[in-house]
Amino acid sequence: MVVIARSALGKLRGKYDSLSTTEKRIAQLALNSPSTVSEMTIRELASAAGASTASISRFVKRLGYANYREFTMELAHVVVVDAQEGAKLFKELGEGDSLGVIANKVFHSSMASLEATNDALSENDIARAVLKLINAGTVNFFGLGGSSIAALDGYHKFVRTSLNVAYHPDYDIQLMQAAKLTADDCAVVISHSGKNYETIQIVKELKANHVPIIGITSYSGSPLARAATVTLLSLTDEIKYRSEGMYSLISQIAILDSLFMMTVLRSSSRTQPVLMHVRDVIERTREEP
Amino acid sequence: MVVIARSALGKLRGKYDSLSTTEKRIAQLALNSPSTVSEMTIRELASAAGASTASISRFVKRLGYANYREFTMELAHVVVVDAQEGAKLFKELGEGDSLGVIANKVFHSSMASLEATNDALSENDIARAVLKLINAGTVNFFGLGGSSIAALDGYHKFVRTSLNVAYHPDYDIQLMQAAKLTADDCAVVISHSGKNYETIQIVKELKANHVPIIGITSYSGSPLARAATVTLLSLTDEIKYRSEGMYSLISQIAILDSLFMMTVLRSSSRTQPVLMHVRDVIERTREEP
DNA sequence: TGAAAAGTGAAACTTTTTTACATATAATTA
DNA sequence: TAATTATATGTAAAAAAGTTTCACTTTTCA
Repeated sequence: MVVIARSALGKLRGKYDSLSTTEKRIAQLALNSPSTVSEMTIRELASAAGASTASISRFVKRLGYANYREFTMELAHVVVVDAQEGAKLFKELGEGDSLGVIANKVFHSSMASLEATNDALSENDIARAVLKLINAGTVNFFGLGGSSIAALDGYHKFVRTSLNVAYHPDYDIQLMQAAKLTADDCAVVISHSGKNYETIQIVKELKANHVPIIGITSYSGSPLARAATVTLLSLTDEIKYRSEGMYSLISQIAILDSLFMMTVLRSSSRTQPVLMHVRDVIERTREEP
Repeated sequence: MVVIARSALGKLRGKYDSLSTTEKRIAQLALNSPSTVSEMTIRELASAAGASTASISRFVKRLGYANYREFTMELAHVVVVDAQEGAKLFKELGEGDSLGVIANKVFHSSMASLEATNDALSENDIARAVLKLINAGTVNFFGLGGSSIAALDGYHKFVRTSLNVAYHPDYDIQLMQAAKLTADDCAVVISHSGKNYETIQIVKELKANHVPIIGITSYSGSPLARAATVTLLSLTDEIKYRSEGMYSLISQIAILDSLFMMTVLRSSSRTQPVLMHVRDVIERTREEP
C-alpha cells in the first residue's frame, strides 16, 4: 500500500492527542515555530520544552523519525514550502526596495523576457532567417543607439564563423554600407521600437536594393517589422520599467545567440574549423602573452 | 541591514573557483546531488569525497556556515526549491537538433545562467558596488574582446544617469584612461575569464592608482576577482558550449542592469531628472524628425 | 489497593562534529 | 636557488550532540 508521506506538521497534528503531557509540550513548540525548532539542538529543545533530551529523542522516534536530525530536517522543509507559497509576484520596482529585491526583480524580469521571446519564435521564421544567413555573400548588422550593442554583439559572434560579416557603429557608415549591398547579401537590422528614424532610413535603402532583411524588434506592427523579410520578436516582460528599451537587449542577444548556434550547427563542416581557429586565438591572449 | 541569504548552491558556485582541490571534490558532490549530501553525516560525506572530516568541517565554514548541520540544512532547502521548479535539464547542443530545439536550449541555458548569477550575488557585495558607483567622481568601464560589449552596454546605461561615465573600445586608450584615474573614481572591469592579459594590465594600473574596482567575471579565483574591490560573479550554466564565454554576456548585462536600477533608485532625486531628459531625447529621434 | 504499564530524567554511553597539532606542499622572497 | 612563509590536509584528541539504560514516579485498571 502506498502511504502518502505527511509533512512534519501533519504528523505532529495527527499524533498530538496520543502524546503524553511532556511530549505535547514539545509538539506545541514545534507546531508554533517550526523554523526556530528546526535549528535547535536536542539539548536546546529539551530545555525550551522543560523536558530531558531523552524525552525528545523518544518523542521523535514515536513520530516515526529515525533520529533527531531527520526530524529537524523535515521541519525545515515545512518552513521552505511555506515561505515559497507566500512568495508573491513581482511588481514594479519601487524606491523602497532593498538591493537584494531589486536584483531579484531585474533578474526575474529578464528571465521572463527570455521565456516570452522564446515562446514567440516560430521555427519557420527561424529557418528562413538561418537560410538567408548561411547563403549570404556578406552578413551586415545594423543597429543604432541602444540596439547598437546588440548589433555589435551579433558581429562579435558571427565573426567567428566562416561567414563574411560587417558592422560599423556610425550611422552614416551604416547607411553607406546599406547602399552597397545586393540581393545576394543579408542584413540583420535591430531596433527595439522598430521605428527609429535613422534605422528606417537604412531599411529603406536596403529595400531599394532588394537586400533580404532579418528584423529584430519588439513591435510586430512597427515599420521595421513590416519591411523585414523575416521578423524575430524580442519581447520584454510586461512589467513597466522606468526605461523600457533596456530590457529587450537581453532578448535581442538571446535571439542572436540562437541564430549563431544554428548557423554553426547547420553549416557545421564549413564553420567548425574557423570557429576553432578563432577560439584558439582568443585563448592565446590570456595570461602572459 | 537585511541580508538576503544566498542559496547553498549559489554559495557553492560562487566560491567554487577559490576552493582547493579537495574542497572542489566536496563541492562537486554537493552540487551534483544536494539531496543525498544533505542527508549524510560528516563522516559519510568525508569518505564519499575522499577527504577527512576535518576538511569537510573547514569547508563548510569557508562557505560561511556556522557548522556542518547548518550546511546540510541549507542543502535540504535547495532540494525542496529545485524539486518544486521541476527539472529542466538540457544537454549539450547536438548537430541533429531541430532549429526549435536549439532555440529552446539556448534560451533555457541563458535563463539558467541568469538564475545562477542571481543566486550567487550577495547583497553585501552589491551594496558596496553601488556605493562606490554613486560616490565616484567618474565611472569608467573597461572590457576587451567579447566583454567590450558588456562594457559598452554599461556605458550606454549609465550615461543616462547623472554620473560621469567613460568608456572607449580601444585597449591603449583604456589603459591611458586607467592611468588617469584616482581613488575618488570608480572602475568597472568586465572580463569573462578574469585573466585576459590586457585586462590585467589595466587592473594593475588601476591598483597602482588605488582606484576602486568593481570586477565582473565568471571565475572567483581569477586575477581580476582577486584584485577587485568588489567582485560580482557572472555565472554560466554548466552545460558545455562550443564557445563558452558567449553565454556569460547575458549574465554580465543583467548584473549591469541591476547596478543601473539600484543606482537610479538609490540616488533617485539626483538621477531622475537626467534620466527623464535622456529618455525624451531618445523619444524625439523616433519616426520622422 | 496493588501489580503492571507508561512516563520521565540522570547519567552512561555512542556517535558526530570541531579543534589542535603535525606534516606536506606550494608560493614567495631574499 | 635556498630559505621562509603561507596553504592544504590528515590524525587524533576534545567537545558537542544524540541515544540508551536504568532507577524512580505516576498512572491505569483488574
